[in-house]
Amino acid sequence: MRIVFMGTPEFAVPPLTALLDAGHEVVGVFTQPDRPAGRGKKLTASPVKKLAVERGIPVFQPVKIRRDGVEDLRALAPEVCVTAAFGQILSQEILDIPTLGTVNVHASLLPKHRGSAPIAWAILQGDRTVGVTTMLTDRGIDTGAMLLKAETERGADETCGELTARLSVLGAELLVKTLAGLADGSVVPVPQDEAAMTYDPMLSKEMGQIDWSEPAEAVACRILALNPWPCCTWEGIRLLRARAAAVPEGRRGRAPGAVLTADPKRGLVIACGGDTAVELTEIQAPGGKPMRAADYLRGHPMEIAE
RNA sequence: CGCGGGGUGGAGCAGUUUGGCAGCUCGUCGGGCUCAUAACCCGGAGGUCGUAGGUUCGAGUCCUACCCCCGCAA
Repeated sequence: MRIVFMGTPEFAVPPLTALLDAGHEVVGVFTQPDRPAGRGKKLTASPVKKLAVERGIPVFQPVKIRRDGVEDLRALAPEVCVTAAFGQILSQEILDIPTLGTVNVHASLLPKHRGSAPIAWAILQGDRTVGVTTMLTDRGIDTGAMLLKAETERGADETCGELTARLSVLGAELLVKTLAGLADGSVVPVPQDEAAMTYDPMLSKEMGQIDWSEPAEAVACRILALNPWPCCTWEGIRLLRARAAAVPEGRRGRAPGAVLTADPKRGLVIACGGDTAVELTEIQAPGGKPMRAADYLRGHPMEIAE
């Protein structure tokens, strides 16, 4: 099919790659403008742009596609537009251009977790089964009719970043199946059940504030969900990975937030609500690389609560 | 030239202010103790202190340049 792809971050790279590998004719790529990023604040191209340039596909980077990208898109005359974490809202005028419609790859099992951070929210809320959905884009945010879904079990201590990478690949496979199904009529749009829908807001730094009086399971999910961004912090340390753990022998009844054990052998275990405990397994000290908590403790002895 | 933190045996760190024997917590190897252990005791191996140059009787430490890693900005 003659396709125009719209996407920006790493999540969108496998889907675009899959389209190309499947032999589709990707005639243009829309992605967010280069932005100052990283150390030195150098102007940096999005992962999708890098891939497009590498494959020799024309790249378009309108600041606002519905204002200054319409004519470029119309000129490309796509049969289908495919979006994956593009980061811009499409207007009806844009949606009317591709003759067969616009297909979006959304990283949740719709109608749950509409919004821009579905994976983080799924982890945050402790969903055990997660997945991706392909859908026809309409005027609302992630409200269009669903096409296909793929599910997977969330790893017990899988971070949002890791899960995103997995779902991205899953979504890429699903996208190719979806387009094939649309072409031969085997895939039909199914409206979302509005009564079951949830819409999740963007992530914010404030969400990194841990409430230790929550159950260990919830604390661990928060830490996993917010990695790699914005991350939970504690005593100035970024918390990268954690899991609910047994309260160490003889250490019951401590106040939430109390350090129960802190040595390389037994790990860094913190008291949570309801006399549960969470083990912080991977952390990152200021200025340092991510490391296992046990390694950190070798060089940074920590007082434990009495 | 956007701002800041860092690079020291295999891991994580101290030591740099004020130049003077390479240190700590572990790991590892060998031996011992114990019914047993994430326990304890004894002994050993292992380091171009990011790179290059400079100052000095002497540089991990002071000076100059460069390389690499990390955070801030979403």
